[in-house]
Amino acid sequence: MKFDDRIPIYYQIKQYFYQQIITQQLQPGDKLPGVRQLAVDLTVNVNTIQRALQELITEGVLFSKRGLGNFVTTDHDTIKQLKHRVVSGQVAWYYHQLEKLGLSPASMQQALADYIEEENHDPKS
Amino acid sequence: MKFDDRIPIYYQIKQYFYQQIITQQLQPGDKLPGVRQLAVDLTVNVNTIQRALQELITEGVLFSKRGLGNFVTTDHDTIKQLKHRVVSGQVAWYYHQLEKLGLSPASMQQALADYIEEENHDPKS
DNA sequence: GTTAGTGTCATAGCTTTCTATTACACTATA
DNA sequence: TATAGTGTAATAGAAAGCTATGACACTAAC
Repeated sequence: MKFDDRIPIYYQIKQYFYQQIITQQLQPGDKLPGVRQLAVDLTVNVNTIQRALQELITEGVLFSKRGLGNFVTTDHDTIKQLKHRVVSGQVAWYYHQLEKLGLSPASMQQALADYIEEENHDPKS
Repeated sequence: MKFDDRIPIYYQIKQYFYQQIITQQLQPGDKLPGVRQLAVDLTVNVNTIQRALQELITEGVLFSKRGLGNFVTTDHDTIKQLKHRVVSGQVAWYYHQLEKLGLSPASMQQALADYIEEENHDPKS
C-alpha cells in the first residue's frame, strides 16, 4: 500500500479501515484478516497495524476477541455515526482550506464542478 | 500559531506562506519579517522556519538576499501558477477522498452545498 | 571601522514513528 | 494434550522532525 510520508502510517491505516467500513467492503461483524496478514498486505510492521487497530477498538469501531481475531462492530448506529463524522470532516476541511485561500463559497462550488467536468473527459477511444 | 501535529511543521509553514501570497497579504517584491522574528511569531525554531523558506526559495516563490532579507518573487506568472497549483491540489484531494468513501460526484457537490448552507445560519442576535 | 540587522550553517539532544525481533496468552481442533 | 492460528506486549535500534544554541557571513548606516 502507498502511504503519504507526511502523515503517520498508523493514521493512514485508520483512514483505510474507515473507508472499508463506510463503503461496506467490511460489514458489521466481519472478521478482519489476521494482524500478521495485514502487516504483509499493507507492507508495514505488525506493531504499526496494532497501533491503528487499538485506536479503532478504543473508538468502538472494531472489537477484538483474543485468540480469535478482530471484528467490525455490529452496532449499526456506530457505523452510521462514523460515516457522518468522516464525510463531514472532509467537507469541513475542504471548505476551510479554500476559505483560507480567499475563495468564496460560490468559487468553491465552481472549482469542484470544473474538476468533475475534467474527470469526465471520456477516457475511451 | 496552531499546528496539526500529524503533519510536519515546516510543511504547514509552507502552506501558510502560500496562503499569504495567494491572498495578496504578501505581494510581489514584499520583504518578509526576519527569520528570527518569524520564529517568534509562529512559535517555532529558526531552523524550522529556515527549512520552510529554503524550499519556497527552491520553488522560486521566494528569493533571498543575504544580509537583507527574504522577499516574495516579483514574477507574477510564478504566483499565478502557484495559485492554480494550490487550489487545484485541494480540489483534487477533496474529490478523491470522497470518491474513496463511495460518494458520487453529485453527492460531493450536495455535501458541499449543505455545509455552506450550515455555515450561513446567521450567527447574529 | 563599528554596530545592528539580516541570512546561513552546524552541532547535540529530545521525541515520535516505524521496524525487527522475541515472547507470551488465548482459542479451536485434531 | 499438542498444535496452529490468533491477539498482545516489550525491547532495541533507526530515521525524521524539532529545539536550543552558538557561530559565521553579508549589508547598511552611523
